[in-house]
Amino acid sequence: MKFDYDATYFNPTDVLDCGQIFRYEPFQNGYRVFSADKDCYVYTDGAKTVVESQHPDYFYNFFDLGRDYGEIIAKAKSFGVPVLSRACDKAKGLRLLNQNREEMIYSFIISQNNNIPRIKGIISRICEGLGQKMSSPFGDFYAFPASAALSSKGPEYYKALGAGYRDIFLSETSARIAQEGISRLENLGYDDLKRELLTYKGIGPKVADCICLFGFGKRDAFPVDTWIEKLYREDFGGTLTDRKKINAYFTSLFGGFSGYVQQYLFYAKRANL
DNA sequence: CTCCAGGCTTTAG
DNA sequence: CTAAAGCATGGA
Repeated sequence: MKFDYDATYFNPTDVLDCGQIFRYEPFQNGYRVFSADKDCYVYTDGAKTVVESQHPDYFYNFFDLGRDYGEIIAKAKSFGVPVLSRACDKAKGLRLLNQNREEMIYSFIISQNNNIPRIKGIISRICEGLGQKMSSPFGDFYAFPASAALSSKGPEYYKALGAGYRDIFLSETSARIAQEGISRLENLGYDDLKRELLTYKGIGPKVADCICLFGFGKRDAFPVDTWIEKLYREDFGGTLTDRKKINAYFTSLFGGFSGYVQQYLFYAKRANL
């Protein structure tokens, strides 16, 4: 099954290349995208971006297609921040993804003090090693492993896959979630959710914000990483060095649009747009 | 060789 | 409470 959407506000490259997802690959005329145990094929054909999948409803929500990003961009520009307005113009086709929660937890634990190509490699090897083998019209692939499967391995397993010192975080946090689930995290507001996430091994403020934003749809989260810190200094003339304070600066500025703004800024800065 | 990457935990003050 | 050391890995 397939459906399409105005390509102006849905550009697969913008959406996938902005650091919010680590499982996708070039495929035919576009990309193959993986989330949990599902996959889709997304490509742009003229004025439309097309999504083909066995799970259309899942990916409609995944790509946040119920939301009008023309309005989001208009709102972002209304803040009157030049660097942000330029970022919006260059990345009109960017959207925030609604991703699998547990996949976000492990993926962003791996992301800490790491670079995107290596993060992708580590996650890919974890899926091959522990994920269920799936088949789809686009070929076989491996699902992101359930917490039970992840918890079946100790730190040495993750170290052997190149996870480095994050090995213990993966084994400990997967053991905890395999045991108690994540129902305790559902239906919480941003502040409560972030506080809860900080109690897991390997989850600090930045990783928690990414999980809130990409896994739980908390648009008031504003992750501060090295790129945002650089942008804060170079493009906002900031002088603070404490990331907690930089986070507070941005969230008080952008409120409920913090998450969108952060993605436009992060993407533009990293891509040197 | 050093520096850096979507930082966190632990320890010291 | 804040500040800094230590941490695996691989690419530039």
